[in-house]
Amino acid sequence: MNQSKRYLDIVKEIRDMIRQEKIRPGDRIPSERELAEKLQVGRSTLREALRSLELLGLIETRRGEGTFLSDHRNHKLVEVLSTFILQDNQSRKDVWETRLMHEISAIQSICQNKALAELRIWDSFKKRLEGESFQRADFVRELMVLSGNRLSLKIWFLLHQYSGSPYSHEVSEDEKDLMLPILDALENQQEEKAIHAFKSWSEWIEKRRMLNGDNS
Amino acid sequence: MNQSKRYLDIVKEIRDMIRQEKIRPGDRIPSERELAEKLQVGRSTLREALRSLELLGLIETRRGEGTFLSDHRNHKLVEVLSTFILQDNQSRKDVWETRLMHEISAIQSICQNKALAELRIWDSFKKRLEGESFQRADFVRELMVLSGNRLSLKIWFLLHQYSGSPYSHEVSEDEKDLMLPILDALENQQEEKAIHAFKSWSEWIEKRRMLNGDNS
DNA sequence: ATTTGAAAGTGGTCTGGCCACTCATATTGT
DNA sequence: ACAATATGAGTGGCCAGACCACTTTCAAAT
Repeated sequence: MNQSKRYLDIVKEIRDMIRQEKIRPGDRIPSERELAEKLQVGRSTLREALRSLELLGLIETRRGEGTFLSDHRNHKLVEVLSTFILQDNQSRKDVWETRLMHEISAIQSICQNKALAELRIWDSFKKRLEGESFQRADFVRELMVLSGNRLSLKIWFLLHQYSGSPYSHEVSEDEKDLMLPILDALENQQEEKAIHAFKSWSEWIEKRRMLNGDNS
Repeated sequence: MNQSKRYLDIVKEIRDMIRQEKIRPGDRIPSERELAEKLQVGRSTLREALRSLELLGLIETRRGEGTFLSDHRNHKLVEVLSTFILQDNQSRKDVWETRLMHEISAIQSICQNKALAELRIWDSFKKRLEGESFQRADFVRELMVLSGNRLSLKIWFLLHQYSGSPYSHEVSEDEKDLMLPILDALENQQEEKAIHAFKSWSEWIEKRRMLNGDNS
């Protein structure tokens, strides 16, 4: 009945064991030799299960130290899948649009978060904008973080990396004029305005990129 | 330099080999013993790589026959990951929100596509809604396709699979009342209305899922 | 008290073997 | 001649045991 695929059973057993013994992310799980003994399987078979879990990012192994349950809040979902998703020559446009989608969604989320509005964090952004070292990517990433959706943040980060990085440069003076309205709108929780300003900024960047040269 | 993690290299090499030799889904790939010989690694190490790929649903092994490149529609990945990860409520919420984000973005895109509006495809949707076999997931998937962003479609598909599948059931009669407004709004390119109706529908589904039992 | 180094424990890899299964082929029985 | 059967080669599934490289620990030497 349960013919073959022993390593799949092992995956399950390991999962159950982790639950029962209340192993928390970061904790060590028993050594390969112990597990093999406990589950009555050969070490190589056990390793097949472990390597699979590792590729999924569920566990983490360090030679000489042991095997650890990784923090699945940082699920590797995206990394693993991105190799499949992004492998074919997906049009640049899709990546750009999708990234923008995540960014705008983050802005919406931020505007609707009342607790966030009371923190008055936007002033500090404005100050940093005045200062010298302020990268576009940093600004947007912080927005993504503020949105509170970690999965969206991860996807965004990948798309950001993938799409070259027209984002990773210092902001120019012209650009600051485009960014200030975004901060103003965010400060006052004006969702529509913030999105509009953000789109303007994004399109401005995209246009400039097209002019400068399309480094793939 | 590239210390340890040999099996990861193997994963890569296998993937490259598959590309170069133009192996198509369903085709057989060389036997474990052949591959081990070719890549100059032990068979057990090679197997660790293969099992990982299998758990990802990229290959399929049949004892006595061989190893085959799989139709990567069957991501076991999703089941495994979800059993490990979805216990975390924050993750659950993130997945749900992100999925909804992609869906709404697709609706926006559809509403803004004038060429699409002239095709009068929505009547056929309504007819199918009257018919017997109409699954929620099919409906949403077609929306994603219509949006034209293939990357977003792929991400959506994964999130959809990942989030269990409260979506993969027949629509009830009650539900049709919630869906019709969506179709009406889409037909008339009423973006705001369509989004609002879609959100109502989605929240209805989510509520019902919470009531029925939160199968982890 | 500090440094050193040996031992124990860990994951990483390989070898070689046996088993269970599939399939094509050869053999056998009719 | 045909059909049923047996055989053998090839495959994945699994295991035991052996090294290696690395980390940690702790006792011994300084």
